[in-house]
Amino acid sequence: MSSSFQAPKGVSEYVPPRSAAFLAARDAYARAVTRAGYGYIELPVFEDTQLFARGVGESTDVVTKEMYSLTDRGGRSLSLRPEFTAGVVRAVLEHGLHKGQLPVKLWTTGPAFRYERPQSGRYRQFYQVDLEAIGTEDPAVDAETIAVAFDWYRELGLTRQRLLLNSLGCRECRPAYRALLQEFLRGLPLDAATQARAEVNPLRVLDDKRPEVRALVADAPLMIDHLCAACKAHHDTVRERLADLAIEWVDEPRLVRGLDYYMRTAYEFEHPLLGAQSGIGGGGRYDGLSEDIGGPPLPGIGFGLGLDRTVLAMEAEGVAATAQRACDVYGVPLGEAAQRRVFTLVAELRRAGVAADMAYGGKGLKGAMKGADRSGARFALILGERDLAEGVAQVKELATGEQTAVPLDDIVTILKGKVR
RNA sequence: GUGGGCGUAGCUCAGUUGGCAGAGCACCAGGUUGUGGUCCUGGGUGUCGGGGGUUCAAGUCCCCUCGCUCACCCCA
Repeated sequence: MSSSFQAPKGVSEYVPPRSAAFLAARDAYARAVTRAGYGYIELPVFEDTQLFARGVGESTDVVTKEMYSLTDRGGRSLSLRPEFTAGVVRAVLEHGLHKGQLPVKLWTTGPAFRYERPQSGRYRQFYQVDLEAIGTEDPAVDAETIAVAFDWYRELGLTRQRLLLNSLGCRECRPAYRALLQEFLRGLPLDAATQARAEVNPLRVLDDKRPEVRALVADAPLMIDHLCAACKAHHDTVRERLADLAIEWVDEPRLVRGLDYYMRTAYEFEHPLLGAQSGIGGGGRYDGLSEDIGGPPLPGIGFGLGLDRTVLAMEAEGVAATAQRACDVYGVPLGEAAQRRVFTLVAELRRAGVAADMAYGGKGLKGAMKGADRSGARFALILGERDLAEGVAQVKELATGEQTAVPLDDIVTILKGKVR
């Protein structure tokens, strides 16, 4: 052990060279959503605990046992965000964004927190990229969110992800179906925990991954067969729009998302190379969420995609970006006076738009040249007392070994021309 | 929350029936007091995760604990 401290249990951290893929993925996401007309929103990492309780749902595992909650010095109960959507909707309402043109299209990214047992691809602090389109029921927007996610995956070089699609019904048709399902489940020999879940949130029982439970619910009634006319029309249009974009999906009538606010469209992106935590992202429609948290009726659709899992998927597919040292020129000073001159030359090169670095720590020539080599720079800028006296520096092209003396006053101009 | 596997150098790992902590890579220095990659020489850089116990002696055996990991559950 190298220090008496370790990172808290279960957090994800990225250090070079792996961090390059993380950053590349996040940058690519910003480009993809910006192209699609989504504006950036920066949110607090913690919110009033009640926002999540009422938004995400009192009965969900996320709220009942996975939140990092604390009481601040003012006696307020705050919780680290376990997901993004509730906070985005809260901010939209608070700033009145929904009073302008609709839909309000927003994106954000950052860490979220859930107290769970860590596992491959599952962390207590994990990262998501998020997208929300608020203020329209238009099913084309449902399809747009999926298309944006796919464009991002494609830009990252991922090819193996699958889209699972379902409709969870709405306030009109779900209650009747829910009662029907509940009745069915009560007749099954389920274990106590599952039986309890059947009472609180029967749809989630359908999503159980245990084979014995799967077998029991094989003949359960499905929401998709009990959608009201409006929900069915909505769902059909979403599917039609996806087909228009040549986006492939798998109808998964048992797909149920773990957060209470989802209604109508629900979807999940799955990657086959990730083991148990194969869901790399998920989203859906949350037309009742605004009202749940005390706002006006305001439909919405959005997703959260796991950055950690996306990076794992990139690594699994062998398309993860590797750290690239963006260095054009590397300064190699010999002696104190030269070090001082190289230090300013490097700064001037940077100001001129040339990526530059130099050897620090009074390294010998050999060590400094080694640093030049490892930096990936095209040119080494070598300066010793002898050069200094002559008013020149040695510019060495590292690939060829070719070296020329260049007047100090021309260094920046000449190197700027060479690296272009 | 429940179960399985694993913790030895920066990394990947070896370490016999308990007997002086090792290898490869990486790193540092030198060969060359002004020239990198290749090569040669030298250097181990360590709380064997932590604590306790057994023993003449523990990396090795026992207990506890922390962490990592895989699966259940849940989900990103």
